[in-house]
Amino acid sequence: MLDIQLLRKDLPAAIAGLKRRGFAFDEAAFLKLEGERKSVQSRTEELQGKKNTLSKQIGMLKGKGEDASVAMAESTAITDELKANETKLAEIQEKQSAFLRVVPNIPRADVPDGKSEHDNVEVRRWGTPRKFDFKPKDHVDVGAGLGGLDFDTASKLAGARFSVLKGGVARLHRALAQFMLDVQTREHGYTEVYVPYMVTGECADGVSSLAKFKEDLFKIEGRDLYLIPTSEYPVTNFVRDTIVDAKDLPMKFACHSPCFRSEAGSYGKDTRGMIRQHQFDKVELVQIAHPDKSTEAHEELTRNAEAILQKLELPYRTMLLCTGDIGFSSARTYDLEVWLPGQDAYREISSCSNFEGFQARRMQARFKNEKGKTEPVHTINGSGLAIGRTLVAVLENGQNADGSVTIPAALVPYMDGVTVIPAKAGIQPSK
RNA sequence: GGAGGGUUGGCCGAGUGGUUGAAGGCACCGGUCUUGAAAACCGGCAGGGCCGCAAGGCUCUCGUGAGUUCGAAUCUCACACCCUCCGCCA
Repeated sequence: MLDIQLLRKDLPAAIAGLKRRGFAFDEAAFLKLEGERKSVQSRTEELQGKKNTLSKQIGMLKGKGEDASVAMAESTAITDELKANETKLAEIQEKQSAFLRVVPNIPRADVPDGKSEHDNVEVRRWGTPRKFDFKPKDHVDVGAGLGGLDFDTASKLAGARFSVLKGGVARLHRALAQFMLDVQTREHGYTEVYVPYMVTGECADGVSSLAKFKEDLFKIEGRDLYLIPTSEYPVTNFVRDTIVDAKDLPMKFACHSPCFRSEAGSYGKDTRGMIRQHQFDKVELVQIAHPDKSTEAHEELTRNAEAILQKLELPYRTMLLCTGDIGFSSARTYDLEVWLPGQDAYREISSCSNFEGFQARRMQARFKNEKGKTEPVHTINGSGLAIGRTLVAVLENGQNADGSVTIPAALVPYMDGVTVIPAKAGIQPSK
């Protein structure tokens, strides 16, 4: 949620900022609500004050055993008007809150203008895509060749956009999760956490807009619970409704969890393979930071995610998302894109965002600043990394002419010393 | 599934329908004392909203929502969550 003070103080600037990301802020509606709110609120509080004064008087009079009927009559007289005003005020505040909660964050000034992903800016690139002396296959064929990727069984079990992993590939999947968690906790100072894979609607609305994006989530029937689309949902909500000690900042958490996404609206997109699934695993990095340190924290977290790609020797590039491609809650986002030889393209494998105070205001997550005042914390998160896509990258980048896959050295200890997953005899790649 | 207990400020915990946003303690901050620290003592210290340049003022909030009342942390009802015991299951 945007800071309403900002809207009151400098509405044109906020509108201009939102316009950069293609959001048309309804200024007239906002001003109308604000005007109504002001007058109704002040009248309500005036009446409440009157009532309080009278009640105190009555208390005093009764305490002394005197007659209080005049004050009591006076108090009764304003009851109806008070109630009417209180009801009206609650309605207005409800409307205002609903209005504000679907307004996205304002991109920071240093976010490049743009309409779509094509306008994102490459800020750095690491590694050189390998030259193959044969035509590299995509992960679906590589996985089939290993006898380790089975989409037919998956669809029998749960339909499209699921996968079944077997043998060395399943093991590789597990190894990746362990490896990522170990790097983030041992080398980068994150605390490992395990969390519920469902959260309440309130928590979901704390990190994003439930009203806007609930079609993207799987909901538990008959209950106010949603399967998490990323562990950002539970982990960021650790600090919801709390005032954290400034000296406990930054808080750094790493969480391995499955992620569930309905992928509504992406029909026909990435239908082949395990690039876009209803269920995938991810190691998520979350930082709760002091506002003065959040830019730094965002850079650090992005580097922490990049470290995984480097250790796995996977070429990637870091993109600064443009205003048109940035997520609802984000003020600034880097995407990491890994090189996939099977697609001959860089594909997103991590998204690292600084939400500044946007989520914190939705969640009421605060700390006491130097002046002793409460202030929203800043929240930062990013994938470190998406495990399914990392698996895809390892299979495609590590494939050999004979159909086997070479395991990156950093992963070998996690594979019980296995350096190569051999091709399974007799299994033919799909056409 | 059955029975019972609970939900109060950063934390613990008291609370009679009436000047209670709420005793007391802990934690925290400031001060006195001390060579320094500790202890002791003194003082400060909830959050949200609104108005105000500020100082400050007003208002709301004792799980949530409704109700009774001139007035509710306190009474009534509904709901949520937590805990204990029994049963069942991993």
